[in-house]
Amino acid sequence: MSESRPRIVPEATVARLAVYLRVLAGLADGGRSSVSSGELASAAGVNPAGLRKDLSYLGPCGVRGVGYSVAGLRERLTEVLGGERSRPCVLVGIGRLGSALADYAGFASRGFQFVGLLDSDPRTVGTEVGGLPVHPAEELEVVVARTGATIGVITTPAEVAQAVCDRLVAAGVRSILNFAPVALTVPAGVDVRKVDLSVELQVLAFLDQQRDGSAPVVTALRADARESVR
Amino acid sequence: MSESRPRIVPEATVARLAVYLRVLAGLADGGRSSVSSGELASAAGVNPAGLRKDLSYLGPCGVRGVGYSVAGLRERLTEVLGGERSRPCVLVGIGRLGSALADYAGFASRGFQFVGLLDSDPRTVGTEVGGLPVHPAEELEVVVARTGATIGVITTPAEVAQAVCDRLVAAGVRSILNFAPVALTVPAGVDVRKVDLSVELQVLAFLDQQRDGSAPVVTALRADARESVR
DNA sequence: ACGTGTGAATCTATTCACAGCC
DNA sequence: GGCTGTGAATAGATTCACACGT
Repeated sequence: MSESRPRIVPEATVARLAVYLRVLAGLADGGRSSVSSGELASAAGVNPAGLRKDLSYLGPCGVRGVGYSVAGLRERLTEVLGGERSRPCVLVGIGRLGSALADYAGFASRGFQFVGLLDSDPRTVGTEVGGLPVHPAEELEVVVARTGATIGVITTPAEVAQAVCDRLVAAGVRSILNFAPVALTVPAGVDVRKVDLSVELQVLAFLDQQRDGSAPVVTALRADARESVR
Repeated sequence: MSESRPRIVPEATVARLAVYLRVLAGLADGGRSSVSSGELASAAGVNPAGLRKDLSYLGPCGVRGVGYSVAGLRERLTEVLGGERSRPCVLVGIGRLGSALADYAGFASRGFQFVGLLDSDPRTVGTEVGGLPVHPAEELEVVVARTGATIGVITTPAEVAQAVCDRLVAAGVRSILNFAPVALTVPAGVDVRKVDLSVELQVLAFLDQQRDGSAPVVTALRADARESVR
């Protein structure tokens, strides 16, 4: 049961709402009861005006001349991001990166929850990571069916990523987060999001090189994934 | 010594150039000598016209009516992204995520190279990850000085990330990739890029929720980190 | 007076469509 | 004929500036 009028929230805003939620949790722990956009923005590493616009997509949730109620805003963001319940999520490929992600399930950030871990290495299968047992890769379909997972995370080697993806989709998963360095092909209606850690480093290396004096090519350096510099 | 005229390359383009480079490496291994923008684009998961525009920032590098030379384009991209040499890079926090990244150094994608690993856990110090020994955190300044690293990657817990960042900056690091879920404060002239894995999952969960029928808030679903759906 | 909420302006990025060359 | 290279058009995100409520 959500009340306020349904507006359109840009994807870039959704990502920042998750950050605001985390900052608010910290403020609440510190006993704070209200915040201004300026303070919240600086803690989140964004521009205050941008933060206010982000929040405005959820309808008015602050008090003019005063600021935002920490508890109230936190509740509103949780409602919007998490929905009523966390969405069940399976993770395929429990290597180092997969394990790191599984641990994130511990402080289960709102919105998702790992309900199944899968791996093809017999030495990993049967162990526990982040409080969950690792199942053999063959059981992928069974685990997805049993848990009703609609989200899948792929942290396998690149060679098997497409095959895993196909099986996830066939099993009913509709949203995929892909950490393998390949472009996945999926049928329409399935949403794939990609994170490429090595590319992040290469971009940073490129920008670093640019400033080192002898820059062969010049970049437009824009505030993209860049944080506040004060 | 780089020849062609220096243009301005948008950051979003730089990220994709790294992807093209990886795809080209695969094509070269497969014995291919030329590719069309359409084929390359589909393998990279982007729009063909966008790919051509990306490449156009480097000056003409294809042959009209024919396509791109795999070897030639690969060389050009390597030159632009990697500069002449890979940039030295230290990694602080050798937990699961840090180890996963250190392994990436193995197939050292062009542009960067890990030259120092640091951790504060005595059980981790002294071990080897990805072929490199892990040094105690106290030696951070020494390692940065000795290796001449200008890039630092932070994969520590959030609580210590700002302190590590301050030490990196003081030691001379000018570009930082931050995986800790906090907004880092740095002096002007230092570039911080942030990757927040938990936020990626929360965004995916939100989008997934949107399509599940009862959507409390509607999103503008745009082609951002989304891959090709064919 | 203070700080939110938001239209307008700006800047960036993506997509289209076609001219130009092989 | 086919495919690159690119200006023009479109869409998206960020920032500004100020009106509005308390």
